[in-house]
Amino acid sequence: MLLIDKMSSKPVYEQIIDGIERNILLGVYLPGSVLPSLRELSVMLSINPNTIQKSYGELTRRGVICPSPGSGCYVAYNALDILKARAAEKLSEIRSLTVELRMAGIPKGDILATVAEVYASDPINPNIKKDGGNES
Amino acid sequence: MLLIDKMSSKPVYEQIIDGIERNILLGVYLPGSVLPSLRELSVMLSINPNTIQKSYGELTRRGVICPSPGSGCYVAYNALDILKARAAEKLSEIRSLTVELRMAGIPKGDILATVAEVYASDPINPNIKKDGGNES
DNA sequence: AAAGTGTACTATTTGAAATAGTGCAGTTAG
DNA sequence: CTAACTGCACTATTTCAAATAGTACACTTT
Repeated sequence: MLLIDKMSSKPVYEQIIDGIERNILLGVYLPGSVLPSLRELSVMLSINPNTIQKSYGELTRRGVICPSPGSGCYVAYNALDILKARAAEKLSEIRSLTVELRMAGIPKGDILATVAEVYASDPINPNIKKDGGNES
Repeated sequence: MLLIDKMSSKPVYEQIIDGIERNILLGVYLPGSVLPSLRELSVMLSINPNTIQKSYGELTRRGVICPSPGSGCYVAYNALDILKARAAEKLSEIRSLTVELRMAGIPKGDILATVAEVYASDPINPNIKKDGGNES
């Protein structure tokens, strides 16, 4: 289920967005399936319905979910494609961080090793290292 | 000089911190040299002195600058070491982003290429590509 | 018809960020 | 010494995003 940390510096509505997108990527929420209703999720997370609505509204704007007034909110059939496209844009964030690290004199190998380590770890629990993995 | 975007979502006091730390890393502000005074910088940037004070206070807490009441604020002699150590911690941010990208199915090669590209670019102006560079 | 759904409002509260202003202790230059 | 500068510590106020609270409406499902 979604874990919300009300003490986090990240706004609650963003945590909800991240959590739902993450569950979609992980296959917990399948395209075409229905999401918890606003009021339902509101009770489950003990969060004001309007906050959930704000998250659902943003997810709708992104095309990740398709609301059907009177019926519910459904995971868009192309949600995976949209999320993957958005993820690809995060390469620019990695670029910015890399620029900072290089400016501070961090060796390129340190970053490459970090990236490789993530891709070599277990897909579900990144703490478990895999013995020997293939490329990509 | 420091460029401040008051319309940015990033707080002004953080922009000042980033700008000063950047200038130290670039060698614009040398260790042991004096920084602009609170009121001086306040006038230069058209920003309230208290906002500058907040930035200087955080930089002091980080050990990057050493205030000498009555005299001025000086760049710490070990400022470079501190900044490099902090930069190394940003590897965890790259790790988090990498986890997201892998979850979305982005190939490892895409990230490695992005990192390599940054390290191959010009140190001052990252838009200019270098012809052939060595490792590290 | 009743219950549940998304949606659209307005009002209020809370907290961070920023501004504004004053005063104090220490250092420096004249 | 003194005047001007420095960092520093306050308090008060403003501004804005985030979140809460509550209501109402149109639509779909059962």
